[in-house]
Amino acid sequence: MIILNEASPRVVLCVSSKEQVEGEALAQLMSGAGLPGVVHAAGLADIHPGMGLPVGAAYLMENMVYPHIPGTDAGCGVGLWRTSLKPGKINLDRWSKKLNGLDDPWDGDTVEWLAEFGVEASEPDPGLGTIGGGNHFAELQQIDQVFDADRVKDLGLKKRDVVLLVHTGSRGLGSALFWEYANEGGAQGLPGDSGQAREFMEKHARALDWGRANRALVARRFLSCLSAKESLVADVCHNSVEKVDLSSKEFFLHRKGAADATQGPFVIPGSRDAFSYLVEPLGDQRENAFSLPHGAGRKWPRGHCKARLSSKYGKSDMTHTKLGGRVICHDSALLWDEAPQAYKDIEKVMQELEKHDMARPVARLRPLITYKTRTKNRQGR
DNA sequence: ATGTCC
Repeated sequence: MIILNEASPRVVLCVSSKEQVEGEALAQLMSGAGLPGVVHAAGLADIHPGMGLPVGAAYLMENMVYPHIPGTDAGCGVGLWRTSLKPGKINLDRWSKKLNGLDDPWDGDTVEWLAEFGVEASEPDPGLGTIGGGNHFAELQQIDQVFDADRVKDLGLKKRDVVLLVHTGSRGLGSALFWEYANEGGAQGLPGDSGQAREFMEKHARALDWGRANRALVARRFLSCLSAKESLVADVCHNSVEKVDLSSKEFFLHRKGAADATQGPFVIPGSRDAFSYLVEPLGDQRENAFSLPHGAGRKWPRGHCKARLSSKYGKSDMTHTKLGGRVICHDSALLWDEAPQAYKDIEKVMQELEKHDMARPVARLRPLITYKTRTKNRQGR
């Protein structure tokens, strides 16, 4: 743990040495910490440069709400489901062929689905139940190693279970919310006691619920393709603004690529050619602003990846991983952009968490099939 | 990140 600023605001970096973090990410963290209202800023072990502000950071604010900190995908998060797929019947090629229609609008009743998650809607929503782009995915995994058998059992899991990890968010809804506030105070921030802030927080809460509903529907649709059933194990958001009470005072906790550490066990995904970890938060989580890393962290910016990799690797190297997994991504630009090589080492993130007693591993998850999209290339790349 | 830009 590195203290970058002792107080007013307190700024901490949850790593062992500053050299692990890009200068740009550090500068962005300090810039975020300089925003009016910040009392505490924390850079997490997966911190990396983002658009203006770093990804992998949390800010505790007094009487200020900043819509642009969670960004264009408020409600984004990672959910884990146990599946009814039998460990002894794993067949990656057969299962991969069956994963169809996931990029199309769902043919069920989205209004009814949203209502189950507390979201009122009047019209069918073609985006609900779709994964989206960027770093979003649905990944079939298998429990590969158990560190705490009792905890695994408590969570309803068995040691060789096939599980499904879903990383997506609020799609067009969160994007629209971001742009609604982008031009009117989004970056300058809204006074916490203003009507604007209250209105934003209400719409934001809807985006969080929508994101949760979306991950659940992606899980349902994915497993329907495989004639399997699911049950929720954990679902934790990493882009959000949360109203919190601390020593009988109210604050707004902003998270950008920072998992909520107060919701119990959750999964920190590695890259698609690395393990993911089911972890349990430890201690009071105060120094790290009640937040934990949401992944391994990007190493290379999007758009730089193809040039760095395509001379060394072919497309089949990108779709068949060293860990033996399959990757379904018919969008060529996305296939390169989200290459495992573009990400840092999840093992280092785990080492930092254990070293600082922030979280402990409960189980290690091995990727089997990473589903991104069956839609062909985006334009302009 | 984005029913994104034709």
